Amino acid sequence: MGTVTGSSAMAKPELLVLQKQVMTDEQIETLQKQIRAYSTICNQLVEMHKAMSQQHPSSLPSFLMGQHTLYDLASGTPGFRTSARQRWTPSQIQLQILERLFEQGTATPNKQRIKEITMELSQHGQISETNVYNWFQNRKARAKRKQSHPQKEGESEIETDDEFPREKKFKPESDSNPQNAESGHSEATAQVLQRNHGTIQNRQPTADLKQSGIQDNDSSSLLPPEDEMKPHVSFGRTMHGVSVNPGNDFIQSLPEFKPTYSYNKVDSSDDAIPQTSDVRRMFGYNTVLMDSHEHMVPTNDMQATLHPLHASQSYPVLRFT
Amino acid sequence: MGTVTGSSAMAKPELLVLQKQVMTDEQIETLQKQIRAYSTICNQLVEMHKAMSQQHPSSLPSFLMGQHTLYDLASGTPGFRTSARQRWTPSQIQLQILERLFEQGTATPNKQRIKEITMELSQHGQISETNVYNWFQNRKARAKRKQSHPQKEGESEIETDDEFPREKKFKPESDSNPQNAESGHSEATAQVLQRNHGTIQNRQPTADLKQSGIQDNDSSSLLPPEDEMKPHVSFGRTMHGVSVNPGNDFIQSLPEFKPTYSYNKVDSSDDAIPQTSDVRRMFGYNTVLMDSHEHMVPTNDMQATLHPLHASQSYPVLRFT
DNA sequence: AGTGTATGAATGAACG
DNA sequence: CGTTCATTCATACACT
Repeated sequence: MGTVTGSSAMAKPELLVLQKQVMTDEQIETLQKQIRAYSTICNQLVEMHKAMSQQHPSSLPSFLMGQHTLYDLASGTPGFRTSARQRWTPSQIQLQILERLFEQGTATPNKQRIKEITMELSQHGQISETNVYNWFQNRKARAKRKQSHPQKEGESEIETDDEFPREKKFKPESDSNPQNAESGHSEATAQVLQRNHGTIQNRQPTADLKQSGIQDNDSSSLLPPEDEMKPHVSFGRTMHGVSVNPGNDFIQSLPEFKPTYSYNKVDSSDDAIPQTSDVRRMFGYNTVLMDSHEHMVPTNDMQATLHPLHASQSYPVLRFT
Repeated sequence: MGTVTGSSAMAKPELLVLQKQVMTDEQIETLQKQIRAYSTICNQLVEMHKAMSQQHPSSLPSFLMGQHTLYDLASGTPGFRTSARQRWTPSQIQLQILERLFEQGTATPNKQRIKEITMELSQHGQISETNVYNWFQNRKARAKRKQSHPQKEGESEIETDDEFPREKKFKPESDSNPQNAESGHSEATAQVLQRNHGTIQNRQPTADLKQSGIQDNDSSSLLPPEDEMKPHVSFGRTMHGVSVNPGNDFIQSLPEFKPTYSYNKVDSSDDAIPQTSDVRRMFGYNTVLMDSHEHMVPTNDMQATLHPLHASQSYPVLRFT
């Protein structure tokens, strides 16, 4: 169906307020959808956020690590836990063999050797070359550290035989320096919100949000506290008309997104925002931006736009449901 | 959220439910506010999230993270300094940018290029040229090694054989060729699909993306941390009919996808595949799976399905262009 | 159920 | 450049 009927032609919220202030079923439904979409996005962001604050920002793969909870977004599907990655655990036999090899001096096997070892060990359980590689790497590193740092434990030597002593290692204890934000940006809002950061750690941010009035889907009360929300965002939003493809029921249209400047570095050549944008992060997954030609704004694998957006343009945000 | 017509905060439902579905100005305004509020919340969450990912995970006034550079002010405070030496940790944004550059073919940037990149990245956090240099070196080296070793780990088999060895059920795979010494895995199909590592070096991804089919999903260089650890499932791909939304011109329909079981860990309760699936990896970005209700299969931030798929169902694959 | 620890894996930096 | 080291992350498990 027509996708977004007329990009900007949609014009203001007036659409909602036709001359007679009447809303048709369709329009109401559209609005509901839109709200629902937002609700979902909020939830998703929350999940994402939760996941992020629970582990290190640096480890991206973490995505489905958070584990916690059953996602329950729109899909009412009772959450199965999304099983996250499991790590390889050597079997006793494998361990013994590895230890023996290590003792024998096979400190750092070369590629070929690793292949052989892997081959051998695969007979005793699932294993990969990488596992073997890592094992030796770790084994060596830890043996070394242990020796140099003989904590109270009078660790004598490395192994003595096929026995692998439970080595005691103490963790230097990382200094978890809290924030020291230094958000090199101009986002004021971020700062404010960040205060929660510390406490969110082991909490259900969801709850917080819910208090704000955000309920998901079925919730019957849908009015979040409007007034206390003050947008400090650097990205200007424009709430244009709703314009949903009437015929397509798995695409929802969200307000348009109009990027505006706020970064320090201005590439005077044009009005392009110097950085690319992470669509997913901004609007949730399953969303895409469209350009003036009604084409999807190309994004990379991480859903970051491949090219900077232009401040002078508006980008309809679509969401697939 | 039925709501609008429901007994929500909305004043009198009756008003809305008149046979003509009329909304008063107030109501409309209320709705708009609500939407706006959601929008704001989303934005704030986004900002918050963004800010978080920017901080250095492990702390320390990041300003002296710049690595062995001029920032030796540290020496200014002799006694202390302990071992505060920290290694650079790219922020999410930086990482994305780096990955993108890498993808685009910037394999080994020359000095000048590194300077530029560093400049650019410095907007998103502390960084030095050395960091950039190292990053590319490592990235390349690892990408290379990766392709050489078929690291297909993933199984953890606890299989401690000290006790009654928990019979590990190596369920014979469905249809792949049963003989696979090295790749004792079944996800053959998935492998094939992602095994496209084309090393797209030196290209204009811009154009590519728009035209490319699924195959632009290289496996070796994307998804930073997303190395292996495949799901324990095998994916059989079936070419069913195509169907779906003829009217929409920015959605392409691809063959259906039918997940099938592989081995171990079967939650007997149903036919759900125990693990979630990474849609992006399987079919490329900008693709989604639909369920039997024509709804998008929900995925998380990394586009991994939130819930296990069901072996008994087929999932139409859609792609946005 | 939390809490600590051993250890597999990831990755920045350095070495030859 | 290919390897190796060092450090950190995240998780499986044991303990209590």
